This record gives sequence, structure tokens and C-alpha cells, in this order.
Amino acid sequence: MQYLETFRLIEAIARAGSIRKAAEDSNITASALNRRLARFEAEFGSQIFERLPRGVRLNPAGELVLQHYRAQRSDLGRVQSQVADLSGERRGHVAIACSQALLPFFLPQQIATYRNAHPGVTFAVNVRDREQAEAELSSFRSDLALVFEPMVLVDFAVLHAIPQPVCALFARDHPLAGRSELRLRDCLDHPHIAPAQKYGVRGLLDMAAKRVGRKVSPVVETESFELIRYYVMHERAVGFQIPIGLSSEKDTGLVFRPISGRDMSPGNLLLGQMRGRVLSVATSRFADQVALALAKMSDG
Amino acid sequence: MQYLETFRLIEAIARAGSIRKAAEDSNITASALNRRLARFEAEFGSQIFERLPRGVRLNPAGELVLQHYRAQRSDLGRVQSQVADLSGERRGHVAIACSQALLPFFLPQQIATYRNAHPGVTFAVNVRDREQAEAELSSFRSDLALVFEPMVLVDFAVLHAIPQPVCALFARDHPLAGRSELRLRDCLDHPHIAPAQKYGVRGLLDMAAKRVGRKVSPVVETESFELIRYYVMHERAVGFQIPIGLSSEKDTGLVFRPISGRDMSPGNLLLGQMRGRVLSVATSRFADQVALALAKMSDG
DNA sequence: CCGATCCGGTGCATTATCTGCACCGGTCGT
DNA sequence: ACGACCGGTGCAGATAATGCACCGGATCGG
Repeated sequence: MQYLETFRLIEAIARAGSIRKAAEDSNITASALNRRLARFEAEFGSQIFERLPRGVRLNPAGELVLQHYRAQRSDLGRVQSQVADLSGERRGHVAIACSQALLPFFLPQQIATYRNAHPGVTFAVNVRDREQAEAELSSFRSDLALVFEPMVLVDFAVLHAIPQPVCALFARDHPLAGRSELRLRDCLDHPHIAPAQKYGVRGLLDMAAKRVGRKVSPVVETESFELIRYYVMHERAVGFQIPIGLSSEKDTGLVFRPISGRDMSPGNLLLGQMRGRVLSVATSRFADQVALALAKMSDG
Repeated sequence: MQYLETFRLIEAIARAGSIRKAAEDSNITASALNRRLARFEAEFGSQIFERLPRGVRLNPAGELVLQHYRAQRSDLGRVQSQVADLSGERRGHVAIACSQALLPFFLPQQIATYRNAHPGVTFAVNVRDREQAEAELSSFRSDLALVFEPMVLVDFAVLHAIPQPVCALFARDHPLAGRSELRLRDCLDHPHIAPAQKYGVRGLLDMAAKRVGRKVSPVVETESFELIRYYVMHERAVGFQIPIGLSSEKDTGLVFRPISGRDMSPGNLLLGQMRGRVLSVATSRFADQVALALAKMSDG
């Protein structure tokens, strides 16, 4: 849309921190950009950037303007999606913020299924930890969030929730593989590899360990869930993850078992959107599909 | 705002029903307007008007676009109001849809009080019956509604409610003026003047009369509450209204008394806004003031 | 049945608006 | 003190919007 150009440029200025840098990024001259900004501020009735010696910075009014722009752009997307829906074909774009655990199996399959039915819909998948996920929704950078144990929940409206027990994973020939019930203390007695503290799985582990007077002391601590899965195949170590990120195929040599409910209660995997926002048709239908898949999974 | 011009023109076309008429109204040539529309439709990706032999008409996509524009314009107003509030002075505009009963005393006083504190805020008062009031909010033509017994309540979010008993009014020397408790049947036995059926007072009267096996058969039926107040001074007749539209001054020669609660329960006067909408600072503060005044009134 | 009328759409010259270039004054880091 | 950036501005050229005249088609009135 042509008429949103000025807002887009304003956003670029805010991001770059200076008119000249933003002008370069946007492939126009600083002069033109400066004038657009000046004209906008005149029409708007107030400055939206404070001028610093080394550049510019959004003032509170500018923050409001930018937020307005993002909301408006999002709503325009919703309108276009609904219009496309009127003519039968479904078009649109869905931006998802999700935890790492959704990457290997769940999301690829869900997206492929949806795109098979509606090839006109495109996707963006943004991997975010549970703290960033809500900010991602608030700033309209993502339409949906699918995260394990998110943190604040003020702008986050829950669409669907399923419990996910923390699972221990290890190689097939690991001593723990024979146990019928897996206790937390047994896992902690072995060398273990755990996610960094910002992740929900780790938070649940730390809490549960503290309750039984133990501590999680991983031999490897990482931000990569993928690394954890591969590492336990190389050292006789115990890893921790939630089942949605793990394959139930038997031929991988990887085994996973939920940790006994006596030691730790399951966390929640939440599907959510920004509170109060109207989603586009494409996004809304995709959310329905995901919710249904999650429900089936926790039933079956 | 310059960039909303195209939307404004689109709204003008929708209102006029033809490009040429809208062009005249907007003081540009039909050619220019035609091109703007064509350009917009091209950018938007879909026609928003269906072309008829005698003009154009919005199609469903156009309805969505126009609704988007109105929401966006309203939100921009909110942003500007908040920005003005940042700099200390409060500016803005408040559009109110209200029942007739609010016109003589309540609203003028409330608006004057608010404008005394904040002269930068302007007002629009749209008199609407209870059926139109909600549509008025949904289409962003009004920010607040203050109506007696509104009808549907799907887009209407109630901010405050006070009960208002239906009152009978008559001249000071009317036979009923001496009664301590006023029964509905006494009123109906006298010649009476009543509002038209679309008004809440009349709805309550009809219901109450039906319950006691009577009928409201007014000698004069009118849409004007003002006429009712003046008419009872000329014929020994009984009028009906809610107290908020009546003066408690003794020197007018007009007397009013609530009809006994045994015959009819009070209706509700509701202050509301469109559901889910964020109001501007000016509107929000004015709503607070009105709610407070209503609360005081029903206490005192 | 047919002309008058109104409609949306289009080619072309004009006008308004925006952009790019060169340059100014000021601040910060070295 | 000097160079590197920064935001802002005057001026000329580029770009986009507008107005005018006109077309083809549909409707309405007689």
C-alpha cells in the first residue's frame, strides 16, 4: 500500500536511530526522508522524534504513532485476507512465534498440511523463547504464538492449551532405558544435558529438583534443543525435552520417557494470540487447525 | 491527515453512490477521483465497488475496507488525543449519541463542566433513538452512547448504568398532584400524552399496562419529549418521562412523580461505548465524569 | 423508437508534489 | 583543532496527480 509508505519510513528511522542511516536502508536520500518526516510531524501536530546530536530517537508520542501504525497494518492484512476469502480462494500470511520444540515435527507438518489445502497462504516462523514470545505478539511481528510455559500473559490470549510432561531422553542402551517408572533423582544421578535457564523445561526441572533437595548440574548446558537430542547419542547422558519435539519412531536409537508425575507436574504448551486483536481469516483457520491437532494429540 | 485522503474520498463515493457526485462534493473532477479509486483498487488487489449503469455501489469487500478506514481514523484520533495529553493540555473531540431525555439538563451541564476544565475538547451531540444508538457506535460515528433501555447490546459495552423510574408529569393543579403514591391505572384514566413506540419509556408503559389488562391510548403521541413537557401545561393531561430529563425546580408549574414500583419496575439508563474499542483520552475522561455524575445522582 | 442525460473510463497537456544534489551549521570523538 | 556525522534547507529536475475533452454504454422520458 502506497499510503503506508510514510509510516514504513518512520519505522525505519526508529529502527536505524538516524535519518541518514534509514535513508540508506530505504534507498532514498536523507533529504527526502527528512522532508517526509517533517511533513508528517507538521500534519500530525507534534514531533515524534527527539533530535539528538548523534541522530534521532522516538519520543513517547512517536511510540504511540508507531504502535498505531502496526495495529493498522495488521488490520489491513486482516481485511485483505477476508476479502480473499470472499472470492473463494484463501490467501494471506501467518507469522508464528514458537518454541524450539515445535520445529522438528509439529510445525512443519501443520504448515504443510495447511498449505496443501491453501497454497495461497504463506508463513513466517520466528523462533523465540517464552519471554520474547509475548512481546512478539504485542508488536504485531507475529500473529500467533505457540510456546511452552510462557512468562507474563498480559497481552497473551490463550486459544488452546495442552499439558506436556518433561521427558528424559537417552540412547536405547542407556541403563535407565529399562526402568518402568522414571524418577527425577535417577536422571540427576547420571550425567545430564539441559537447556539454558530461560527455557520452560529447565525452569520446571530446577523447581522440581529444588523440592527434593537436589540441583540440576548439567555437564552440558545449551540453547539448542537439537544439540541435546544429538548429544545423548554420543555420551551416555540424559537429556530433557517435551514430547512434542520428539519422534516416537523406534529406529532412531533415541528413547524418551516422561519423568514421574510424583516428581514434577507437566508444563503447559500454549497456543495464543494478542489479546483483543482480530485475526485474519488465514491465521484464524490455521489456529483452529493447530488447536485441533493439539487436542487430538493430548487425547490419543 | 493527507494519507487518509483516498479513504475519505472512497467514503464520499459510497455516500454519494456515484463517482461524479462524490467528485462534485469533494471539489475535484470525476476523472481524478476515478483514477484514485482505480489506483486504490489495483493496489488493494480487488474491486471495492460494483459498477452499475447508474453509478457504483460498495461490494462486500468495500464494506470491509470502509469499516477498516473508520476504525483506523478513530484510532488515529485516540493517538492524537493521547499525544495532546502528554503535553499537559487536553485536546480532542467527543461524539455522543444520546436519548432526548439527556438534552435539557444533564448533557449541557456535563459538557459545560468538562469544557470549563478542558477548553481544547470539542463535542458533537447526536440525538438517536435506542435502536440507532448502537449502530452509531459500531460505525464509529459516535464514541459514547447514553441511552435509556437500548435494544440489542452486542457491540454495546456498558460503562455505567443507573435505574430510572418512569415518571408521570402534569400541571401543578392537576387532580393527581395530591396523591401520595401514583398508580399506573390512575394515569391511564386521565387523558395522557405519550412518546412514540420506539422509545424506551413507551415500551415500559405498554408492558406494564398489558400486565394489568389496560392499554396505553394517548390523546397525543409524539417523538418529541419537549412537546410532552409543554403539552401537559396546556391540557389537563398526564405525560410520561424519566426524571433525568425533568427539572426539580418548583417554579415551572410542572410536577412529576414516579409511578409506583408495584405497577412498573424502573428502566435503565446506560452509558456505553463500542465493545473492544480503545477510547481517546478526552472521551475516556468525559465518560468517567458522566459515570460519576450518574452515580451521585442515583445515590443522592 | 430515439434523443437527452447520466454514468464510468481514457488520452493528453498542465500542475502540483516529491526527490536528489549540494551545502550549511552544529556536536562529538580523537 | 580537525574530521566525521548529524539534522536541516534552497533549488532544479523527476515523478505523480489533476483537469479537460471526449468515448462508449445504459437508462429514462416522450
